[in-house]
Amino acid sequence: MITKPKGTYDIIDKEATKMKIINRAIDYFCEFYHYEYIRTPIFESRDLFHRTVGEETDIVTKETYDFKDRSDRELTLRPEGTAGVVRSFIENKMYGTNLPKKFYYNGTMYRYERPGNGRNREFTQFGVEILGSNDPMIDAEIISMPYRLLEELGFKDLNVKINNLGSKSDRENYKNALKEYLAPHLNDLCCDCKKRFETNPLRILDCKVDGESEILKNVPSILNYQSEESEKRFKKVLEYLNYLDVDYEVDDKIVRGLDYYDYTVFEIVSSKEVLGGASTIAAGGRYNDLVEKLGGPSTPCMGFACGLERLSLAMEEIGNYEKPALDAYILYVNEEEKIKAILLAQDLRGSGISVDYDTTGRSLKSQFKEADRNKARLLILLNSEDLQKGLITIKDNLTKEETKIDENEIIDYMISNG
RNA sequence: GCGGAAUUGGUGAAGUGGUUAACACGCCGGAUUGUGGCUCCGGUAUGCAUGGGUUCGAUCCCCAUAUUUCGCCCCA
Repeated sequence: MITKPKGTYDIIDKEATKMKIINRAIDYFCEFYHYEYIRTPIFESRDLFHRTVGEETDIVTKETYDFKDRSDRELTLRPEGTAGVVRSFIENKMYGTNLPKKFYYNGTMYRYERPGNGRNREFTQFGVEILGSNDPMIDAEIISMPYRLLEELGFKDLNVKINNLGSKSDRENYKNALKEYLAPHLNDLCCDCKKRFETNPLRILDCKVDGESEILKNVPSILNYQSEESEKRFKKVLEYLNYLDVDYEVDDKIVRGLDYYDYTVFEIVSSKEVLGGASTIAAGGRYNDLVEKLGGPSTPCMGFACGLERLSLAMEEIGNYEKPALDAYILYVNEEEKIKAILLAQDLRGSGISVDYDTTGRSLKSQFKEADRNKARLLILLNSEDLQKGLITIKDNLTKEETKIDENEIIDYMISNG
């Protein structure tokens, strides 16, 4: 038997229903927030991700799906959504249009990592990118939007953690201060942190091993190394979040894994038990230097991404997601009735009425059962004798009342009783 | 990438080194010869993840592989 590749999964049954609900909520929300839908390629040139996500990051060094096509082009399956949107922004010269551009995407991402609960190699992210505005209001909106969307989907235990990474030079100042502080304690840190000390000292902040140690508890805060301008900006973001009634918590240990972030970064976490170690449902931040780094004009941007599988997983505890009910189920026994059934079904479906019928030769009794399983509101009973007279029996599956009506009036009847 | 655990029909699962692999749900059929959802009766895994090995004999023991899962790492 051929099985699915490791880390992939099929979206079926209840899962499919939930995904449909989630996707509809996303489209609905984004429409009202006035975000444009954008779809970029699932694979891009390898360089794009290496330059955007960061040459030193784990995502790029050990998690990308890299391959060569038949013409030896170096390609990579996208591990995240921002790079493609930024590339498209520059390539299509959208910086020449009315800014800001507000985009949302929703698609599969690929990371070669150890699969587990809420972690897959092929997974789905929905995200928003706003390109061309440095207004702190954008930061607040990028945080409040997923927050409200998640609330709408039933989450009541959300926690927003927010931090300010500041400008490049702010971060350089902080990095130096951090290294200065950590240097005498270097031997007390875990192996990974010793490596990070040189490669990416900021990441030491959210290390799980050393996180609880005294050394890290007294570490200097990045918030104390911000320029006046950066600090002012961050205060403004928080102020707007207050107005928007978003429940947040400033956490100076939040550092994101992608290199392109600066200024505001945030994570939205849920404490749902089913999530286990995958409690971060949405996360994002500002990336004011990325467009320029990729060859476009300097353009301040902000975005977030939200993992749909994790969202779906957490929704398990929130509500009951059943297949939508069927408007009508047609029951028939012989060939003459069957032909009538398929014609009738076609007409009703064309009139916006959801209809189904048996195609496995089930007994009449089983057809009744099948109708119940599908939660059909109306049963259409085809009977050769009645058909000769142009009549069709309709039975209300709730009241059990039966009505015989003229077959020409059935669509009107269904519409007025549906 | 490292360490632990798991893997029995459509589903939830019992079980044992030795003839026909419990039970429940579901599904199909019948009682009810074209009006059901209750009840009763019957059917429903030639197979216990895959490949090797040990054995007279393995679903059960051993090894490998795959997948899932938990923790680490990382992240959505």
